[in-house]
Amino acid sequence: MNDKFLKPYDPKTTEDRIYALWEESGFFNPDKLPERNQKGEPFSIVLPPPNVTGVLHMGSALMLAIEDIMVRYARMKGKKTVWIPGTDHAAIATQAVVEKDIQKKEGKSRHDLGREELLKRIDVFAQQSRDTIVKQMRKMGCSIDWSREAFTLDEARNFAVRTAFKKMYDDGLIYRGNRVVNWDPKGQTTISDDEIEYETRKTKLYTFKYSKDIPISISTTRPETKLGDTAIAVHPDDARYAHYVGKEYDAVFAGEPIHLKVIADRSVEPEFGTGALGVTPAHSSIDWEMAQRHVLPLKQVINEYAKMTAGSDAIKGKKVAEAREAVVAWLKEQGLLEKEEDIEHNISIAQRTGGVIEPLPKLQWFVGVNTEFERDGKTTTLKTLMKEAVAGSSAIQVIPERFEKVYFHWIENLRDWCISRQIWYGHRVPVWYKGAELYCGMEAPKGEGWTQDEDTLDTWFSSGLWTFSTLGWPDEAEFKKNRAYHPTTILETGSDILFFWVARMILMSTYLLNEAPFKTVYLHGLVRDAQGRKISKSLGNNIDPLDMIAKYGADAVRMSLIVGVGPGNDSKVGEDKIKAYKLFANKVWNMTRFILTAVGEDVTYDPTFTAWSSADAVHIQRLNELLNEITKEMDEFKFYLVSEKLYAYAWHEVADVILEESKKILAEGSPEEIVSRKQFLLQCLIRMIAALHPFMPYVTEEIWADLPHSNKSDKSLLMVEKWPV
RNA sequence: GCGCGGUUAGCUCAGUUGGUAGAGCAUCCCCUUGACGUGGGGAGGGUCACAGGUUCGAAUCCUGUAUCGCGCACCA
Repeated sequence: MNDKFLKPYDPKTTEDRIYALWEESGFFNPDKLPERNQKGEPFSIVLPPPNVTGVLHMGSALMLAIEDIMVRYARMKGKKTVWIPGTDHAAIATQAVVEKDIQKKEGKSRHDLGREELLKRIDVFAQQSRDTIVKQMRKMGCSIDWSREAFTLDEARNFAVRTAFKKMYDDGLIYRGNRVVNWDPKGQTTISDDEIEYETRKTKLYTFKYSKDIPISISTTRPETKLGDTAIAVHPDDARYAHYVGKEYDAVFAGEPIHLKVIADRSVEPEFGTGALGVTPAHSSIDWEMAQRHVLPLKQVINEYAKMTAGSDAIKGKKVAEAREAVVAWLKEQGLLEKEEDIEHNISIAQRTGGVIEPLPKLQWFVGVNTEFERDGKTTTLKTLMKEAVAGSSAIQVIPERFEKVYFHWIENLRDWCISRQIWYGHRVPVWYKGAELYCGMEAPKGEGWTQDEDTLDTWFSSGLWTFSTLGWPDEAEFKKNRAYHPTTILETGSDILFFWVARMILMSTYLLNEAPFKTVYLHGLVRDAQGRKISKSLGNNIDPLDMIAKYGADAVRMSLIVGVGPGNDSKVGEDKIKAYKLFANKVWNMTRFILTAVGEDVTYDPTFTAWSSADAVHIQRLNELLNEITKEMDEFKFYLVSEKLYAYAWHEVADVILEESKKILAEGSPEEIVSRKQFLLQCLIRMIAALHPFMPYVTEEIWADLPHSNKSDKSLLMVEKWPV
């Protein structure tokens, strides 16, 4: 027996060495896998590219653990397995981080630096961040094919983005339109509907008349926007106001001349407030839609800095919050204010910057999700394609299934996707202008005087292409080589990015490739702290996976994240739990020591042994049953059950019962019983270690090196051994 | 408002197709220092949120209620 077993298992001196062995073997790369896998069916998975803004947190550790389990299991099952890594440029998030840093350290804004210099700085940051993330993923033991690493903003992915954009533009699915969009005054950019978070706050609902001459009272939480009103809307069946419909009024409201037309619209709720509302087409998307229906003029009174551009001197140039007070003061002074009530109200916040969203009319690029087009001889829309990909029998399977409902619900409410951003870091919109001319193409058009659109694309536009842009698309030769890997076998990611990413991948893939991006989606939940609180900077309750790995080993961290944590469910992790699995790794280590010692060097392992004693016949049957059971559960992605069962089997059946019983048999049993027991102990250990490998790759690989197994050779690694069914 | 999920031992959670309630941690007792930077054996502790229903039988299926969390919508 190797002397290493005389000491307790030490992940620190083991893990990096083992990882190096794996990498040297080349087995992370599907093309370098053994013969058996070359002939196996393909298994492919893309890594949800971590944002280059950050470092690894427990959530990413969970993701990596689940995915590595899937990948290692597939490899052991003999599949031609590839796991493709990469990072996400995370446009707004990254630019915001770097800008903030430069502002803090140098007191300079992005405009002081200029586009080119800022991009250079971000690239440096992104590269460093990428290196950190990659290092962390190695520490976790990820068996990922580094030779295929991609970046959502590299050359190849930019080519994919331009190709996708142009095709969608040519097909009329991407259009430029002037609409009220979500403007983030803090980030100085538009954002999509999904990048908004809502916060309930107490606010005041004011009821007032625009002037003494206008008979209808309206209610609003934002009096300052009323300077931009161009209509008063009432419900068509509301008898109180029927006789006003069609009438027009002029007034000077807080120093601003306004012209209002009374319209009837079914979207007005007669029960709310006075049953009449002021229509502000420029600063509310609902009102914008109403204005479209009634052909109302649009009047912008708030600018990109959330400051007023109209009104009296007390108002013009002021921030909206101050302007609100000024308008209310004016209303009181004029005796127009009728009521002031406290209400709870949702305000829209930009997810990345925390800025309060200001709806503004802007000329932006959109993906038309309801735009009809021809596909396979039928008229369809992107929305329909997205729906069909998950409905239907041959469709994408979502685990847990309940998220399908959430997905469909989201699609029902989906509006056109605003994809242009007024930031510099990202894929530039591949459109050029010359006067009134517009050109969309892969490269700048020939001739003088063309300038490229200043905007960049939503980061999710490029991540939407991820399953196939990482496989070479749209380069035909390159993509052909990898064609067997798409649709990818499975997508594993956090349930929180179902809409952002999963849905967008389905959109892009079904549209551009006419096939689903993956066959199965496995969603994991949020990792919380030991008390069940969300991990957040302000709480300071972040547990750094790297610290935990240093202390307890990657195997322990992986197990602690996996055991008992079903798909889609939030989980709690604390140091105690991690520690418990470090003890388990050591337990397995010691069981190995005991078995190897008890069996002795002179016994040859015989995998075909069948002359079991009556006691061992029971044990071997149980082992077979267990392995069959967990294999089925592995195929059903029930890793939380398998890990728990293996833990319980190893510790409480093998160690507590079988090993204790063996002491007596080996000392006092008949020769037949002793031979049988020794063969059983070896077989049990070998198969148990193999089954544990996807979960605890390091300790099992380290033990494997000293086990008597069938194809013993220097290159024999557990990671490519057969799954022990 | 609509939808989704949770509610099981002090804590964290399992409970696969309905068949006498489980694990880990914690607590208490006993044993163990020749596999185990300890380990083993045992004990206490739950009207499975509540109320109905289906069934020979319900933690499990159905209906409703409460409560917590989340998503979406509304947000004048």
